[in-house]
Amino acid sequence: MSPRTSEQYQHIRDQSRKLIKNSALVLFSKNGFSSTKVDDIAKHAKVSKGLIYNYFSSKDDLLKEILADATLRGQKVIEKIERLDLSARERLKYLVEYIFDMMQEDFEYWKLVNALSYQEDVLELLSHTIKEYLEKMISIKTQLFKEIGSPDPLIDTYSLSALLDGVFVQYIHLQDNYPMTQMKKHILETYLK
Amino acid sequence: MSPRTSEQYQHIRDQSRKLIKNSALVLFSKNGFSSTKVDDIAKHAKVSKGLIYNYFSSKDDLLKEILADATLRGQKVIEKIERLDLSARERLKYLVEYIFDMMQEDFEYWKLVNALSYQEDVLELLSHTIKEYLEKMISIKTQLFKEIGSPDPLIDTYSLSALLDGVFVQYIHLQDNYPMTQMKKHILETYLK
Amino acid sequence: MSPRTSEQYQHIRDQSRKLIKNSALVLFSKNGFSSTKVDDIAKHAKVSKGLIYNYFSSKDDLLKEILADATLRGQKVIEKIERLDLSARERLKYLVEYIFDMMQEDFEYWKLVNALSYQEDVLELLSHTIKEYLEKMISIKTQLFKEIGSPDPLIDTYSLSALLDGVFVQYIHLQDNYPMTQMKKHILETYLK
Amino acid sequence: MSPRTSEQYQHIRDQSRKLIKNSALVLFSKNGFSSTKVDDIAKHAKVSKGLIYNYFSSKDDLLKEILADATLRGQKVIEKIERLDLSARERLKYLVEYIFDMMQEDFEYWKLVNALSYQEDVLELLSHTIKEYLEKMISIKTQLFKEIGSPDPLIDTYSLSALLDGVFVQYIHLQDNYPMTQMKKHILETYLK
DNA sequence: TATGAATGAGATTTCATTCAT
DNA sequence: CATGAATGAAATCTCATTCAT
Repeated sequence: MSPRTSEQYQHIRDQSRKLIKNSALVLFSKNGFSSTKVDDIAKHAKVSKGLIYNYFSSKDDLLKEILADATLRGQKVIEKIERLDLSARERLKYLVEYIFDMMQEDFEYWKLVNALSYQEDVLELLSHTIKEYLEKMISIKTQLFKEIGSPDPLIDTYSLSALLDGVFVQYIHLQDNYPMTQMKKHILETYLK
Repeated sequence: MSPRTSEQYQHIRDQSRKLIKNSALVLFSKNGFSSTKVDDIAKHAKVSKGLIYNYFSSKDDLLKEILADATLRGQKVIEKIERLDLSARERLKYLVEYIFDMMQEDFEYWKLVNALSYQEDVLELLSHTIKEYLEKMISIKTQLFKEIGSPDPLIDTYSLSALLDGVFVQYIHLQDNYPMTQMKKHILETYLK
Repeated sequence: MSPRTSEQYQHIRDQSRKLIKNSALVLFSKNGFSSTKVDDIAKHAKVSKGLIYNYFSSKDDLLKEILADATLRGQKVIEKIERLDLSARERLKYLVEYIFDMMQEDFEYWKLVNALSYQEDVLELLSHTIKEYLEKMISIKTQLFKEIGSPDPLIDTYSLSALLDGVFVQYIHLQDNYPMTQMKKHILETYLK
Repeated sequence: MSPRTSEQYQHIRDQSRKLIKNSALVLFSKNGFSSTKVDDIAKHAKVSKGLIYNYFSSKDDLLKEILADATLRGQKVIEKIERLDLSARERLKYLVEYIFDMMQEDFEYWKLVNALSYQEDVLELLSHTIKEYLEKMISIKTQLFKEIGSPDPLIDTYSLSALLDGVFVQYIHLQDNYPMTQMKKHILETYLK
């Protein structure tokens, strides 16, 4: 066998990293961080335990990298909304729709972040970025509600946020049995009629 | 010295059990089940590690007993609502108020149950009773919405539930910074005007 | 209630000690020393754990006292045989019969001693007295075989001892299903015809 | 460096399992099951405590596997005897000789099995297979005694068995001081003249 | 790059013993 | 004399991490 080129190696590395992160994400999300053994991840990814430590310096590090990805996705939402050249009403609508899409597309991520967010000791890292993200979202929403002339923008913000959070929580538990599309429609009508 | 009476012994036992369960609840709720060490519980309860095993056969068992208590509280809510001799509107109002009260009074319990409810591997026990409880609540709410003439009782049920869940989730994160009373008022006005 | 006399106290003490030793004997013999918990003994004797420590300074001590009793019984056998004013043949016969009786009457004791005798670490105390007892028995038997004119007294001694030991071992395992009386008869006929 | 082949890994595993089982056997046999700590086994095998749990799910499991090995050896004896193309007298002789050999070669095993056989709580597993083995041996011996024309085959069986058991028991206690060869000769002469 | 056997720190659990009453 | 709740040292077991190949 001829030696592989460095591009090939890079490709293998990328694939392996991705594979491991994905397995870890699924298992962390399903069973929790502490309950998931490195062995479980290795088995799920059909990879040796040792390989995991080739790519990630520790189990904690693996979690951190996954969360960094999640954070990235969150930031993209914000950027997207802010760059949007639309009326406030349209942007609010877009935001709700976008959040619904994310709930479904990045389900594992948000489920994991959600689960972790209830544990004070798991990574201050997380709590910091999460707080930042949440505050940003609150201020964006409040601003939008102001612009569309809401009589109490803050309460509207909190209640829309609560509603969306609640929908996600219920979606986690009921998954395909949950009437997602109807709830989306209902929320859009209630807040943006 | 004659030994204590069996009532005295019973009392001591009850006290110790309670003490241990309480410490465990606080710590499980705060840091998660796996992250909480039996040692932590012992220290928090100012009791020896060994004593915990006098009263609970394992850490898992301790969790189960705490959850059994939580379940009991849930059942009480349902019973209370059903026994209520009020109009549908009044009962719905009472329900919302009751849930708000519980969120605050049994905060630790519900926070713990909430956190655990996202982990598939932690106790099918839980998932069973929780499912039962949720379904019962859904059916009660739907019935009430029907009675007060809602055009779409199911959607109203789901969205009220989502809202309440969302409020709780946000309350967990923000605690005293969260505008609970305003949210309560807002919800009552929105759904029961 | 009038205070008890010291005789009464002495009596109570003796009763309790006996009760505890008996329960311990039964359980040690049945399940082994290490596997028997002090709690088990207390329950079996229907007595509090604390009481056991009123009478015996430790679990080890309890075992020692039981073994001391067993030793006493062993010594009595030897004394009895030696004091016997009979022919060698009669004494040998008596010895065999006596051992058969003991196997059945003091079953628990010998079963316990037997079980313990295989564990090098359990009480050198035991190994010392046992060795002494065994050697004494060997020398007695050899002397008797000599007197009755055995061509090889030592081999006869060893093989009679082995036979008796073997009978006991099998009796332990089969208990009431073991043909004790027939074996006794057979042995007496074989060695003392 | 490329990883080892799966044959190499298998070999390593086999070696380690054997090493651990051997150390455990020696210590269980010498000091008893309960008195032997997993730490002791690890030290004796010059292996980490953790490795033991890589190969055996618990200390109990380790014991079970050792006993399974012992059972295997017992079965082999039976098979060997039954396949033997010899006269009854020769087979009986072979059996006795074989048992004497086993006592010495598999000393640790039989000593352990012997010690455990007196403890009701240690493994019903054992009691079952042991009973089966014993019954099989009894029936084989009885049949052989019948064939060589013994007047009372059952009593001969029981007394030969007792004698052999007794020899083993004494061999355990006296080991090299015990006149094994003479006893073997004596038994062969007594029962097979 | 990839493997999985091996380690060891730290977790859970057990149980003889103490002690207040 | 008697009780059983409480302790803590020592046992069993788990699992993230290392390492030889």
